[in-house]
Amino acid sequence: MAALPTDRLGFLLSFRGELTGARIRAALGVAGLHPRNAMTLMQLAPGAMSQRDLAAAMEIDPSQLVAILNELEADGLAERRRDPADRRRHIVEITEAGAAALGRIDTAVGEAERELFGDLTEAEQAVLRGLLDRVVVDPAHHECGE
Amino acid sequence: MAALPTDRLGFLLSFRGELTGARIRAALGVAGLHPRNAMTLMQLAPGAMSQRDLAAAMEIDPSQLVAILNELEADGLAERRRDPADRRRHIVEITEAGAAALGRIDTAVGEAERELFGDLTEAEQAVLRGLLDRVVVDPAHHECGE
DNA sequence: TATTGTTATACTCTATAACTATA
DNA sequence: TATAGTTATAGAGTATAACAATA
Repeated sequence: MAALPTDRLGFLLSFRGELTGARIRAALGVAGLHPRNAMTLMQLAPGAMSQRDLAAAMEIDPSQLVAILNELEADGLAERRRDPADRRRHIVEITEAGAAALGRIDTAVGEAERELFGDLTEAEQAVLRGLLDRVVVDPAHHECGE
Repeated sequence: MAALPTDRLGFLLSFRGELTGARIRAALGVAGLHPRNAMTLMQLAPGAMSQRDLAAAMEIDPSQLVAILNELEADGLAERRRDPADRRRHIVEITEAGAAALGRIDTAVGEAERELFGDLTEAEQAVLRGLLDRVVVDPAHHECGE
């Protein structure tokens, strides 16, 4: 759904955010990656971590991560290996092919951003970033929170 | 999913947009309305229209509108009546209770916006609005488009 | 034959609980 | 007994096609 009262700043931000997300997801698709798989790779970029920590970092349920990692492993982009120190744990790591995919992701997202924000100067983009950073994030009012 | 590279303006806008949308949906829920039902009422605010035109305005498939209008009618917030000029058509109209609900929606959304944008001055909110308006909307790159 | 609204179906996403293997 | 990962199941949301009534 879309197309409504953009005279409301909240709706405007919500709709433009959704549009931007859709544009980025499309770019990731062109780069050959399912959006959530790409997000997972990005999260793994800094270094290996346990499956549980990865799920926590992505703010998703550990059970949802299973299918994602199955796909990434099937595509040779990431690998799971047992933690010798605690054999219940899986250490998740990016492969060489995964690092290459990260490069393609970066290029595709950069291209999408150039299209989305091409009408703004660098200075204006910085202002937009600064204002967005000051939109209040109040966990107490999250949709699923209590 | 959330929590990722907000050093990318595209991701920042996408995530803040999603958060804002979630906050608004929560407000609509408090006002007693399912988000899509509230959106439908808002779309109907200017005046009655046919079910088909309503679906087109909301950019959803006509078949999805059926359940929404069933709920709105069950709650007494909107009414369908046959168009005498073309008995295939349904004219959809807001009821008095629906107008009252619109008032509650407006209050709830206003409250949510005060929380979300409370750290920004009126002038800054205007700047944010102006910048968001210039983010490129390119239908050719829509997720589901060809 | 084309159009309006409706129903039915399937597919994705997500949320939850139960299960296993290790600790 | 508690924890990490997995599996299974159910629910919401959405997209598509087939259908009945009317034009």
